[in-house]
Amino acid sequence: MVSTQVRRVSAQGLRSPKKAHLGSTAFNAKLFLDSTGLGRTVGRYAARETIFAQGDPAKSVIYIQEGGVKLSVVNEVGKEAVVAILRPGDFFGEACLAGQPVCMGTATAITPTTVLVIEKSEMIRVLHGEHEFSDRFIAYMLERNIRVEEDLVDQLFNSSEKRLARTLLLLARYGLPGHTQKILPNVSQETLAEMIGTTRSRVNFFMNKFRKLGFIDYDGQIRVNDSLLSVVLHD
Amino acid sequence: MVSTQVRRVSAQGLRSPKKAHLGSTAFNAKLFLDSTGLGRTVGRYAARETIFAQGDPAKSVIYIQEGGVKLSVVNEVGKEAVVAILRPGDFFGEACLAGQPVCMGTATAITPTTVLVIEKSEMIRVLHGEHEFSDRFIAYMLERNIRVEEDLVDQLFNSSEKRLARTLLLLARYGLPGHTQKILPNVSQETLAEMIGTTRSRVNFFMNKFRKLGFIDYDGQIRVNDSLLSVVLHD
DNA sequence: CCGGTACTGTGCAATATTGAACAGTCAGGA
DNA sequence: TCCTGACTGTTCAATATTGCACAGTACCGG
Repeated sequence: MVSTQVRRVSAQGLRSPKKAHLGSTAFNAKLFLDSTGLGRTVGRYAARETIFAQGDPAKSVIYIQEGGVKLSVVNEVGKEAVVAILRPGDFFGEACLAGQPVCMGTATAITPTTVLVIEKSEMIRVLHGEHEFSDRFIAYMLERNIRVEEDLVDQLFNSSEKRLARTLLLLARYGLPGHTQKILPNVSQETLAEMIGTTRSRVNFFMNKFRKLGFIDYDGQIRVNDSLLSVVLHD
Repeated sequence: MVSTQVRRVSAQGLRSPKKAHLGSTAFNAKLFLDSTGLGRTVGRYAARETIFAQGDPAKSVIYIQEGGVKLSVVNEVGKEAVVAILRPGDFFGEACLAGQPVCMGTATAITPTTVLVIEKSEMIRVLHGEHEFSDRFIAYMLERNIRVEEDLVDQLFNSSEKRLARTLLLLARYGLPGHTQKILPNVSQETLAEMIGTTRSRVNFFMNKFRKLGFIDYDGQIRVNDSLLSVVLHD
């Protein structure tokens, strides 16, 4: 009995997608948001372009239509921590809804990205007016929360080696199925280090180790083999 | 300009309470929840008693009326990580709303605790039927999310010494104002270690260091001096 | 072709952290 | 009163991690 619990936990964050009970998160929020109207604008960003910066006034929720976005926070000594990598269908900047006056982090496009910028007041209006949208948004927030809690637990428990393995697998999930899966090429070892809270040299060390063991392969693009799971699962 | 951003960030999680724009989280959810009806029951737990355990089927959202609750996750090797310490007015178990079939963690009362257990279906019904409740719940989830993200960033950036200082200050916020504030007495060094992801001996080491420096004082009850902030803020 | 801008690949000494052990305290229950 | 359980105080050697530094590569724009 204990062992089944254990198995469940050690695979945390690696479960297959499950259906949400307040509605699937894969719905198209665009339907509710992009009919022409006040308080909604489209933004386009090139790779590496900043969507908003830490300290900017927080006044809009942003919905990703296409591309990818990195959410990060910068330290007093310039060290960067990556809080999340987001993709189409994800929201960010939603903290302003809770009254957060300024952005606590920086959002950067990692590939060419199209977003919908929804002003706070408009977002609240839609949340109030559209039941279905409100449900989906709650479901989305709940899942984000679960994901961040898993990341936190991962940090509390695991060595940087395991954290790297888990992060790679998580990123690989976005790739197409197959035995060796593609992972977005725009993740540098530096960024990986910032995601798992260690140094680039450590990431480099483990990446080479994983490669030697045949768990991953890379040459600009990183390919993750399912066997990498053994690193996460092992004692 | 950079320096003001920096200051803001280094004090993350230590800001004063701010008013939420979807409504204050300090509202009394009880008003919406405890009128007699199906799907709602009251639960009472003694200190250290388990409210639900990791692996249990997840089918209710729980609202704390009185007391305090520790949310934790256990490792494959029995190591424990504390995800959150919750208090009256907080919800937990809400992940079931997103379709999570089993509890990913264990909820334990840390003091005698009274909770309202709301079945998932009932919770969804209230969320749908009561606009105000739905708003407040969204606001609550947004703030929980902000808090967990801050904890994650803290882990990514800071040494265990700083994390301990921050955690103590955060817990101290629950005490009454004054120059030396009380912190809930039921937090052992062991629990602190599980919250910041280190070992008890490390916590013990820093606690003694902080005491020698006059930042804290303890003898069963921990008293935190505002000067402890210098540990968190210092480069 | 050149310089600049990312990156990766290494190595290494200085530190920080772990894990485990053992003694001591304190409170409550039998 | 004695026991037990839940804590704190303190070591210490084995490891893991950090923070550099420097070389090498690949791509881009002028």
